[in-house]
Amino acid sequence: MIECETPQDECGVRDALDRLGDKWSVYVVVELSPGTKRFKELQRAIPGNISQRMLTLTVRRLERDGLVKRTVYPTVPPKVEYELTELGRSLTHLVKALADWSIAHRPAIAASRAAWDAAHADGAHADGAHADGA
Amino acid sequence: MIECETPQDECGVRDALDRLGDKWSVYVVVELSPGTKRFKELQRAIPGNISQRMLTLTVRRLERDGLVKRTVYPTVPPKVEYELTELGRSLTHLVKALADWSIAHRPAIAASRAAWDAAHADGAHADGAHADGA
DNA sequence: CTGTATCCACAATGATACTG
DNA sequence: CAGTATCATTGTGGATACAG
Repeated sequence: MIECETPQDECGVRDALDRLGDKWSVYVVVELSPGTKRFKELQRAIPGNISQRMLTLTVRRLERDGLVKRTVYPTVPPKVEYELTELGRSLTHLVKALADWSIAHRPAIAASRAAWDAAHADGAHADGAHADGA
Repeated sequence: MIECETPQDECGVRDALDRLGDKWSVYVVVELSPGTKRFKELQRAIPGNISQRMLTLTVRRLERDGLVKRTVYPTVPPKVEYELTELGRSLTHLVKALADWSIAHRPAIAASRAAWDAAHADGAHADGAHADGA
């Protein structure tokens, strides 16, 4: 059961979601969980072709929040390494739980979607009515 | 440590995030976790003044995914009740874990942000985070 | 009361070019 | 290689009017 002592303050759930709800933050955490990676490595590792701009923004935000540590080697050419902090690693646990849930229930969700789409096919005015790809 | 067997397929984390990453889905799950609620009740219960449009869209998506059950009473005036399904309740645990993490580490994150902002306010960066320049 | 359809504002993302 | 700046595009959310 979820308790909200301060509904006006959005009870803390929003906090975590805002931090992970963007398109790439989770992937950065995931790809950094095995260990340190350089900027370019991170970019290549993340699925979906993240742009330099978005990787920079995402990684900066995570650094600001203390989830990621950024180490600059003032060499030529430049070399920057990223790694999870303690805080970041504590999140990894949670992200994994989320992934596990998603994987475990994906079939059920796919079935539900298919059923919903079938039941609403006659009206045909709902939003994204597409079959899943799982 | 998070394993991704199919990096190209976005390894399942994206799935869960896409489902909860929008602005309101989590709140619907939270407010429904104590029990059944009507449309208007849900709208009033959710912090942040969700519009009819967004509540409808959010609730429809959750229904399609099988997280929420929608019951229509063909009366006048209409009455529609929403409740979590088994699947939805299984998510509740996860959402709570997320909230707990957020609450537990909020001070640390706030401190990190303050430090980051201070270090980047004037353009100067007295970061001790660097290695040798070899 | 519940829900749909339109129009509009803004934030997030992506593509590209340029700099150190 | 790493990062910034700019511009175009998209998606998401909000306000409102209308319908069952």
